[in-house]
Amino acid sequence: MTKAENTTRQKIVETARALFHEQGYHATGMATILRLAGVNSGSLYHFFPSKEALLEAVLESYLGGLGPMLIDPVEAAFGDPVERIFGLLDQYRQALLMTDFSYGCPIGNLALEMGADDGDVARLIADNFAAWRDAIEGWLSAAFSAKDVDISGLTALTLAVMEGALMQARVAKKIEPFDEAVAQYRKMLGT
Amino acid sequence: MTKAENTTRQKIVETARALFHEQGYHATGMATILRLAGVNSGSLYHFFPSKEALLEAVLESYLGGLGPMLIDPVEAAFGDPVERIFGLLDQYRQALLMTDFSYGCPIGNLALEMGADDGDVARLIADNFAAWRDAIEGWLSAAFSAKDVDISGLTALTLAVMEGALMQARVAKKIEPFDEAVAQYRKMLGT
DNA sequence: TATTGAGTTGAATGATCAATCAAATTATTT
DNA sequence: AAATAATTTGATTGATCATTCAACTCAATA
Repeated sequence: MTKAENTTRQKIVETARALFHEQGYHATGMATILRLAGVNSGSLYHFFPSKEALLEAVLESYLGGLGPMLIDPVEAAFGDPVERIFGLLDQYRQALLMTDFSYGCPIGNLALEMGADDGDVARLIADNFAAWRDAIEGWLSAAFSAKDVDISGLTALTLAVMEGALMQARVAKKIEPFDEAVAQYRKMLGT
Repeated sequence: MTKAENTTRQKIVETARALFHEQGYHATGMATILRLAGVNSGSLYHFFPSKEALLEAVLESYLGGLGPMLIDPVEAAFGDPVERIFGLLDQYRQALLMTDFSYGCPIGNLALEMGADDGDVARLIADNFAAWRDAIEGWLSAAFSAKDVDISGLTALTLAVMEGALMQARVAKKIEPFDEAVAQYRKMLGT
């Protein structure tokens, strides 16, 4: 499935993904998506019945891109599972610095903005989180399965550090909270 | 300052606070605020020049309420500084369970939804986070200042666990990720 | 080449958005 | 009681919202 996608559809999803990430879902108007994608409204609604359906496509593209875009590169760069976790954290760190602290986790942003939601969107956000969980849990298992460690709990804590550290740095517009939280997390893993 | 506030103004701020929390800022229309507050638009705009100004008032009310509504009760209930932290976490836990996992941190929600923002709103969100930081840092200092601990880093990690654990439980619609993350955090504090 | 259907055009729709304002009312001060 | 100020009324505004649709183009197939 999802082989050699239509180019107009792709353009729409990628434009929407960028705008939803930068501005949020509600703050992004269809007119802006259409203008930046260089597409007419009829074309968009030929592929997507609604704005919400477009958001669902964006969330599916995040889900599909998680492996090839994030997990795989990190696994290629680092052999040690623990280093892989910090490699992922460093990706966030770089994104924060490069965007002057405007970068946020796309899934985390949508999760909190769409918190009220209860339909396909909520399910897709949960699916995305679950995929992240699985990747991190796999690494932690590889590193600590022999020892007496609660892998599931450590995974939850790891995700919490990622999202929470990112949020703090973004709000404070400085990298220190992120670095400090990660340093503490690293120390904890060491013991 | 802020002595014996006008009742109409209060009603508006409290209604807006509830709606912004439940639905988010952009998803909440002024018409809904007006209807639920039982107030006419002219009255609202007599007190607040814009929707954004109303959000600023809401954020100021969060800032003012942090001590009396959250910190003080927890400090009254628990003497031990570490227990106070877990008392605060338990407040979140109860809120999650009572709302069927729809409860989110009001400040965290707004922080991620308004991430693009760069004006007074962003400053007020940062002020709120700073106030939370100060409270937690005070407790951690009382507990660990003697020992060789990075209090600032531990504070950042604590906040990250709060926000990150809440986010995960909300998305997964189950308490386990929250409990697991907190359990790991507790174990870490013990060592 | 005729037919079919996927894709595109872009103006138009009604709903909802935040915000306005002159007039009326109520509260405060003189 | 008169004058002034603060607050409230609520219809109305223009902008923007997501969405629709009939007409059109173009590529694939028969």
